[in-house]
Amino acid sequence: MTSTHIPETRPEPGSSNHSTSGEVAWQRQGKLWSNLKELCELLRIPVTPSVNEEEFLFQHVQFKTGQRVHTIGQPFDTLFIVHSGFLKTVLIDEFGNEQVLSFPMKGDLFGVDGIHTKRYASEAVALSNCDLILLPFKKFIQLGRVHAELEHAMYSVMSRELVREQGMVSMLGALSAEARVARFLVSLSERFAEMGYSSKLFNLRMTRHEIGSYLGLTLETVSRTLSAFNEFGLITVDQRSIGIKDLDSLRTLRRLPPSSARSKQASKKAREAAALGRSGSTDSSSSGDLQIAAL
Amino acid sequence: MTSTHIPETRPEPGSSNHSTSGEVAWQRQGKLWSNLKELCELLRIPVTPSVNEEEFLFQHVQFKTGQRVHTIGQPFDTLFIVHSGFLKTVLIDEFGNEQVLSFPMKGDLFGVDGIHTKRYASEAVALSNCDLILLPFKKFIQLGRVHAELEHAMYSVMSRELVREQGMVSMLGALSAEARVARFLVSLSERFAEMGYSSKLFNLRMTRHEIGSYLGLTLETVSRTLSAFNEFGLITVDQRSIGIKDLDSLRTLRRLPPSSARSKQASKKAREAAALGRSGSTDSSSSGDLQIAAL
DNA sequence: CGCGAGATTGACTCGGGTCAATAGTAGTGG
DNA sequence: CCACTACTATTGACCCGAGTCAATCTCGCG
Repeated sequence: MTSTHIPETRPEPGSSNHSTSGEVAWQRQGKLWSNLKELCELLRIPVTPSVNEEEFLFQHVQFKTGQRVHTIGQPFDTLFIVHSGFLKTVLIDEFGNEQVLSFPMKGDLFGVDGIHTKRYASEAVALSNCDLILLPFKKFIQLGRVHAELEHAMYSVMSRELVREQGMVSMLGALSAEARVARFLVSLSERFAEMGYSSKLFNLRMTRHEIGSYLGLTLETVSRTLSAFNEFGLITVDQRSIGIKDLDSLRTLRRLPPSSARSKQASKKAREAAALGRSGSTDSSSSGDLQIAAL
Repeated sequence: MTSTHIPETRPEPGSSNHSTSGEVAWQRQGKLWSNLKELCELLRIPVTPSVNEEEFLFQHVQFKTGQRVHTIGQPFDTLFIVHSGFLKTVLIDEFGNEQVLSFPMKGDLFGVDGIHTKRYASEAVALSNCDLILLPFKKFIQLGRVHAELEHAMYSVMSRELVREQGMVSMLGALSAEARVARFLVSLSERFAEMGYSSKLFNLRMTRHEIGSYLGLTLETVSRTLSAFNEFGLITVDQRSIGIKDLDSLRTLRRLPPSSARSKQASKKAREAAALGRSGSTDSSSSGDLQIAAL
């Protein structure tokens, strides 16, 4: 992949560069440097009191919508922390199909997958204008030797990421399409809340296709599922704008009752009633006490 | 049968220890120790020349088939490295269903998911008698401060694990049942080769149910797929015993990528070309090509 | 204002999950 | 040694969830 037609990769932050080609120059609306303390707060790890020193400053870099932060195979040397904006990280398979791995947003760290092979294993693309903090790996290692807590924090963040991916694996391996979309909405909602935005009404920064790729579904299924949630009053949808109406149901949802669309036969209509939520089913192997939504 | 030439994990030297599943008791009858060098070799990371010192010794612990190494929620304090034997790590969802996350074997590190929350996020169970090396996290941290390479190695191993999980996510999100099983067999084969065992004939250490859980499939589908591979001459199956007959085909076996992402023509062309990638290698004596994967 | 990317919906298909019956295997104890 | 039990694996029948194909519809943007 390594598309050659994409001119910009990492912009030169120090210079007020003018864009080549038709690109507009970097906007410097945001701050350019962060100290260690800000960095820790952003990562949601215990702040180290002793390191208020201004000696360590971390450079910011801005990316515009659609720009690549790094590509697959590119030599690894720095980690990135999202200060503002939204991105996606993707894997590209042998046929050029994208597989979305994550949607980094404020406070998230990415680029970690490059440590092992010294080359980034994934590609990061800005879904909106972004302000990122550069964390040169070498520099970070040195820092870790001075401030032990930092080192530990790094382990912690990587461990957190590992756990997150475990959750993804679990979700992809076990949940229905509806449950995946529901969880996705819930986690987005929580994320927005953490960032100080509304958890009840927000705009998706990604396309249906990207959501589907992330959740292991097709864009059509994502779209249909959102529409179904809308019909059931769980959410409101209008293109990219999502309104959360029933967070609890979304949280516990496993399967939706069949739509009133097809009245094939009344064989199993017992599911009319709230087949949402509900917990307590013991084990899937045990024969079916219910195939009602609850599972 | 044919358990013959498959190296068994070290037999327990006449221990009468009876394991009741569910307990987290480690027995230490064959107390062995490894030094740092052995440990690095095991983890497949560059050996640090300067640390031949015998000062740092790491304890071994034996677990018998079925025993739990750690459980979910248990306070975290040590990492584990597999010296011999086979295990599984599982997540347990809110309904008690198991989700297999990995099958650690020789040279693998696990327990890392406990770092972040200070409690293990998964459960590790021995699938055979195992010999594990304990790596107390505190001790490791201290070591890292003395030997910088170690610290870097740790980042590397964690990064490797992260990349592995990315691969899992990608697989679960995009590949067909057949492709998943095929990949699983290939990676097992490679793993056995690395460990010095036969890559062509080996015994599965896990049940169909566990394989299915790992791959996001049901045990029936796993069984059926193995039978299908057998019929096509790709492998031989007899219960737990697997013989690899056509590694190349297994490697390239795939099925339509669900997301017709990217260029429409590219994917269209892909499905024509890429079906079963039988490279005219050795043996393939069997008649014409089957069209398994064909789209 | 038209163009193209994204989103929505419908109709059809089928991969793989579910249920169920059967058989091979291992461990236990008489 | 065999009987008894529990677990694991294999197969078949059935069918539903979600992928595929395709026809609009909407919206933002040059």
